[in-house]
Amino acid sequence: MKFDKVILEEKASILKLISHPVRLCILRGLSEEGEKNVSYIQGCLDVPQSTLSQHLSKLRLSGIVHDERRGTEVYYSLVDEEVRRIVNLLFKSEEE
Amino acid sequence: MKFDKVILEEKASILKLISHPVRLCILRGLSEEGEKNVSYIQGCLDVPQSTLSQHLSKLRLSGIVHDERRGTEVYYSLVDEEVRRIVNLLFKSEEE
DNA sequence: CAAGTATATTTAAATATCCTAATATATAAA
DNA sequence: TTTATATATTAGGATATTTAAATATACTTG
Repeated sequence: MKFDKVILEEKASILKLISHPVRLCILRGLSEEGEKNVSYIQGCLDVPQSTLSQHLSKLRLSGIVHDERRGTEVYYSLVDEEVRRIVNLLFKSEEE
Repeated sequence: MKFDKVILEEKASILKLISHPVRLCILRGLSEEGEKNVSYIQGCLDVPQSTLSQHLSKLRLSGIVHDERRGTEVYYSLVDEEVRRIVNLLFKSEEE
């Protein structure tokens, strides 16, 4: 295959994007409970606002999440279905 | 939860370990075709021997793969079932 | 044991990631 | 239009990851 390298790099870069505890926590929340605004997410996370915003920015720029402003708040939702499947695999129906 | 942070860190570190094109390629091969020795893997990969060995070492030290020496060769196999599921999710039954 | 093959480890440099503090922007309300 | 609230961006240093080259180890065979 000639495209194989590209595919491997794409898949790896998706995994890399989600392989951070804060981003994983964001994604798990969005997958389980649907869209949330930044303040709500921040309430669960105990990281500085700027740090959180940078993580959200990374997810947004890569197209994993979608953002929508409503007034002064910005709501995020998970739109990448492959990422959703990975996150669910990690956190749902595991040894309970 | 008090353990939640730890769990998030564990899951993130698993993802981090597999989020590299070379390691992903190794894992995909081991998942699809079972155990393989280093030379065989190297034949698929076009990376220097030392680089490959370092990636294998990372996977081995984290317990994702198991290694077994037979004579001068070392055979690797995928033993982490959660990782296997993620790899399969990424590469099997995707839009064909 | 000498030489060859297969694989692992060490080291150093290049690059990427992460975090914090400071600053900027957008909207709402007074 | 000033002030407050919510969120984003920039700049930087600290830390981690990746790679290649060189060297080391383990096993096999003559």
